[in-house]
Amino acid sequence: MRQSKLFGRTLREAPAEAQTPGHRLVLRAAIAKPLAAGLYTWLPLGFRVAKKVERIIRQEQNRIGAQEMEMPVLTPAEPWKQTGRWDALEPITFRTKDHNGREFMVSYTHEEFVHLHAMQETQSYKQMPQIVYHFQSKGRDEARPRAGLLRLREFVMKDAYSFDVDQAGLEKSYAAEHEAYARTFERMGLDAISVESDTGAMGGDIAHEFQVLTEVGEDRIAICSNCDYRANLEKATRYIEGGSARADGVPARSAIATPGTESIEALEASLGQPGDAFLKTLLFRDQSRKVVAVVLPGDRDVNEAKLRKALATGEVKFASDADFVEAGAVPGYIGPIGLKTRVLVDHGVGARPYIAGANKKDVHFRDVVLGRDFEGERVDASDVREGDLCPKCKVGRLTIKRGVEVGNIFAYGTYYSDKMNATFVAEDGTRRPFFGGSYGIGLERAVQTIIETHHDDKGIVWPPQVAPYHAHVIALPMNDEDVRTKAEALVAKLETSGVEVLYDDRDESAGVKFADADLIGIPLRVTVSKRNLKENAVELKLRTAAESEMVPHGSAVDRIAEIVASWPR
RNA sequence: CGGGGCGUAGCGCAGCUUGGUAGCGCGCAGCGUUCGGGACGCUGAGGUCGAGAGUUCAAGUCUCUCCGCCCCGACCA
Repeated sequence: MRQSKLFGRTLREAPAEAQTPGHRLVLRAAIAKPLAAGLYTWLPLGFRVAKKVERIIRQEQNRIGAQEMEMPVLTPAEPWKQTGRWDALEPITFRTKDHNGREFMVSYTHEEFVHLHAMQETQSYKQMPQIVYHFQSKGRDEARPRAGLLRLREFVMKDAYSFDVDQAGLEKSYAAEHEAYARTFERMGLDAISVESDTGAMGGDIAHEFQVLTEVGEDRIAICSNCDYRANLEKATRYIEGGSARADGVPARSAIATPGTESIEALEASLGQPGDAFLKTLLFRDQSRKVVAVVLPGDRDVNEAKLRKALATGEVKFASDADFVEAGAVPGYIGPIGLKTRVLVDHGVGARPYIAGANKKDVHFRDVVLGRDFEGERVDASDVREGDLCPKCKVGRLTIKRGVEVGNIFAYGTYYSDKMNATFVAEDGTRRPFFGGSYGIGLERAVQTIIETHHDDKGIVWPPQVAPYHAHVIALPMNDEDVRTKAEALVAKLETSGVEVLYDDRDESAGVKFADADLIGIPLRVTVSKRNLKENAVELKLRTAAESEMVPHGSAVDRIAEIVASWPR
């Protein structure tokens, strides 16, 4: 490919909108360009990368026996309504109608439709297990697209779906996908770790996310310093030391005057006690508008994802003033004693005396003890934080890092087949629901994450397996007849021997060409110049290397082909 | 959705406070010189100043409304 004809120009300065290093490079190196918020066009260089990433994913899916197919982007409303997701997904999906008024959704995922197909194509237990997958555009009207290709409103997802006869079969398929994912990310140069994740509104038990740890990530991951425990903060728990504290012999609770102290911080200051000496009580409303109180240690924050799960609701909101009145609570002085609502008590609240609001203005109680002074359902509804004890090994400390979710796998079991009555004939002749799982990888996000984690201050440093080209041939200067002839002959020979070449045939200065080569980040730079040809040599330089290698002009093709062949594919 | 910031040439920005000929750098086109780390000279093209309404003799600049883009948070397989 002649660079003078390349559709896509490099930029010396990045557009102001680009904030993360990777986003700036996507724009500067002509990988992709925005059309609107969260809607990007792949330029030719980026498209080649996308196709290579896609190829790796495809090979690893095929390796575990998954079969590629393709379902439409536009999907009819009925199956969505059947599973309840037509309404649930309303805020974040694109919809349209045809000329007869029939409703469609730009697909968010394809569980509903792959189940419809499975019912038709897979009628007997003899045909299972099955895994099918496709690469297809997904539409999500994200409130906040960000960081270039990291969070888009339209993107290509590889989504795979497994169908098994029972839970044991599902777990096998799940394990196969888990291994395929580990290989897939490793092959594309992503250092992804598998973490436990929340299963969200879809229920189900087993779910993992593949996270790449980087500062640009949107998720927060708790990681044990000692064992292999890793979990998304939405799901992470902690080990709580118990037993030592005793509530026996605690004097009866007594009121203390606390005028004007309406926050834990204010109480800490005026009473000289640490945050965990207090109980924090928060009022929420769930989706069905029921008010619920959550009692936490004063130094902990509520974790909304866990709270939603505990309440089995899709949404929680902070309660209104009217809710406070109804609950018999006073803002700023709320406590668990005497509340006229359902009360949840976080598992971090121990068997010891606390200071808590008295539900009376300017008054708190001291020596409030769970089980004696108030009761509540025990739940885990608080955030973990740095330094908490690992729930698995109980000795390691948790650290929290940011991560990008490049893929996830999810065993949802019969969630969809139950709602859709999707069944097969089992060995005993009865009809049984499919046990399913879904497995997704976001293509654009994977590319963006590769760039975020593979660059230096000069530009992208592509892992060879996904680089847009293998070699970047630079002719210098372009107006030298001998240089041009030899460079073009070299390019032609390389291409015949299967090396993918970007040929910088532009009449630009050496500085511009080298700077662009560093920016675009093709793994091997090949310089054919007047200076080198005087020595009858060609210069080879790996993007990752500081030093270059001079090879005789006559053996350049073989040497380059040898280097390229040594790279992982 | 809450909070904040920004919209002036393809990109980066100044001009707005105090209304009066729309500018700079990069890039782009032509010619010439140069040719191993973002060269130089000359010439040139390129603007509904995000949109609409208003105030004014006069609006990039002041007022109002709307739109777009970015960041933090919330939300989101």
